[in-house]
Amino acid sequence: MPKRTDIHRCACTVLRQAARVATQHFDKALAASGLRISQLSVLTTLSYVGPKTINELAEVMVLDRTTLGRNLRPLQREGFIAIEAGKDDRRTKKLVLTKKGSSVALKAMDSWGDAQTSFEKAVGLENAIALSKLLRQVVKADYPEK
Amino acid sequence: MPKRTDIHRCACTVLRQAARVATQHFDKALAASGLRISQLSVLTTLSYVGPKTINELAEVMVLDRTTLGRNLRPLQREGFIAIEAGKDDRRTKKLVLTKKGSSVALKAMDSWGDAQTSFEKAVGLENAIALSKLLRQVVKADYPEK
DNA sequence: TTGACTTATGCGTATATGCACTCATTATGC
DNA sequence: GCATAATGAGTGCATATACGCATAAGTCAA
Repeated sequence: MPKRTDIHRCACTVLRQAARVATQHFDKALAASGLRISQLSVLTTLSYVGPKTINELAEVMVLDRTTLGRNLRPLQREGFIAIEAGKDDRRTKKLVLTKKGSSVALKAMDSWGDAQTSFEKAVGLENAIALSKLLRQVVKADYPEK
Repeated sequence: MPKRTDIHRCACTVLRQAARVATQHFDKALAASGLRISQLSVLTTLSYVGPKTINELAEVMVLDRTTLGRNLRPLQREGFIAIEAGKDDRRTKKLVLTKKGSSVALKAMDSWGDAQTSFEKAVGLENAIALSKLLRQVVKADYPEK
């Protein structure tokens, strides 16, 4: 079965495994806040970049726009974000962080800090720093179409 | 909003982003084979470790057992794996790679090799090697419960 | 102005992910 | 042997992910 090397060296599979492990670690730490890391990242990114359309925010977050669109649902339902119709362009929808959303995210950041610190402890601070750098390269790299 | 440092340095978020990017890269390369990287990893792991129960395979793959259970459905439907009742312990279900599954996986490995090579090219071979090593540490690390 | 093209978003479908709870079966203690 | 505990797997629920298609709205040229 193995060919080139075997799939245990698959960059993608180990990336997915690590993402699962990290997600569970962070989600557990965030549980009390009622937010998942995936949701907290939406709120904090929105806070950082300011009101944006779905397409714009999806681009920033390196996320498919249809995925982001659906991920917004729980956040809107809980009143953490508001979705306003675009003024100039009526096709667009402006995503705005509400006061409630800002407050919840701020509280969650305490737990996030704990999770980040314990992550850095678990894998080693130097390793965590090197890892983040490499991961940003993976995100930014160009993958030619065949 | 930002607290400790800001969430743009969140180890988990960048991990998830990179996993998404890599998954799309590999899934595109594998499209012709009809398999996704998530599915190919099940088949190759099963091929490597031999017949296993759901719990056992889930453990090896660092995947929740209920997730694996559901992920098996398409593979079973397509006849790539067979699920046999356990002989000794009737609670268990042995997962077996079929000839068809083995054949499909073997073909897909060509495309996987292309994807892996182009990934290594995109991020740099040295970086890819260092990254895999770090990711394995993330997977294996111990994350104490608070 | 109107027709053609582009763009922003939604929806249908399918898979991926994991928690809480349940059921069936096995193991254990007495 | 039997009551109880432990274990393997399934289900319900909710969220995450992205592709293809559809729709609405803006842009631009003739």
